[in-house]
Amino acid sequence: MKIGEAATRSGLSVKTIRYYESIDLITPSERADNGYREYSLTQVDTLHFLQRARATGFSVEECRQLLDLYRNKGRHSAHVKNLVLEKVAQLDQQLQQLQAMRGTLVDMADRCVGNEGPTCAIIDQLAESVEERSEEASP
Amino acid sequence: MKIGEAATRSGLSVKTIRYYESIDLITPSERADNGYREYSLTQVDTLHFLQRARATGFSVEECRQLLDLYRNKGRHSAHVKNLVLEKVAQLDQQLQQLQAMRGTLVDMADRCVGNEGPTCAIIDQLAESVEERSEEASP
DNA sequence: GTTGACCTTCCATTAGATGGAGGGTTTATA
DNA sequence: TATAAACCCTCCATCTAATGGAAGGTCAAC
Repeated sequence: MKIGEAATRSGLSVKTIRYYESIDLITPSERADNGYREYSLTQVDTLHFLQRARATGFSVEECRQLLDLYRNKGRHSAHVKNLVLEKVAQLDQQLQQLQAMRGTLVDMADRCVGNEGPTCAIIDQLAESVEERSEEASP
Repeated sequence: MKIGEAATRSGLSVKTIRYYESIDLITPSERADNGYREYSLTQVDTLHFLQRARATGFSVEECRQLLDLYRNKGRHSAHVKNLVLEKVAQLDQQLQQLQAMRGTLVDMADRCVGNEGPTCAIIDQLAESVEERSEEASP
């Protein structure tokens, strides 16, 4: 099948498939006489694998590793599990940060009257003079 | 003061300050005779404002808006509050996605024996319907 | 025989910086 | 006074993960 159908089937965009080829994430596909890329069902499976892995939060470089493991029958499942658990730890950190951020914003909004006047606790909070920090970190 | 001190005081890096200038996020600073940038305390306050806003999760474009409001004494606090509440909604979405992702990964890890064998529920789950293709890319 | 839907390559752009090359200036110290 | 370290400058490249568009080739239908 041609790249358009491969895209539809895998859930990736045409552009993305070509991009993955350009960064050697996937092996270059066969070409028809007219220069069009040709994809087998197996290759579409690989594309779909990538789509799922990316959607699950793996970076392209992590996908490269997963793909190696995926193709490597001598893999150790412990290795794969490790990758996943590392990713979970990463996510936990990211979640914590986002939650802290959310807390800050909600506090800000709570303290802002939100009317037509210019007085705004949010601006004040973001502005917070440098003066008060100058004792900690002065030259 | 020179850019290095402004960086230390604002919490931004020297590179970042120059970058913010290059994208017209901040007005170009005064220059000394030798071409060095010179910063006033007020400018450092603005830099610090930016540092906090970025750290709070606002994009550079959002910072540009906040900065306009920050400098605009005729602002309506409702406008500012709106920006913040939009940001909270965005974060909520992002949090949901990350939590879903985390759930998927934890499920995967739970189902993987994680030993020295190649059988791996994670790979299977990502692959879904894949077979063969192992010879092609491996050396 | 010409639309329109595909396909191709190549180049530019996005966000938000960071790193480094290749140079000039200032300051502390030997 | 010489020089080395620590600054500063500009300009260019790189990162991630694509996406957009230009300019052009191909194919099937009407």
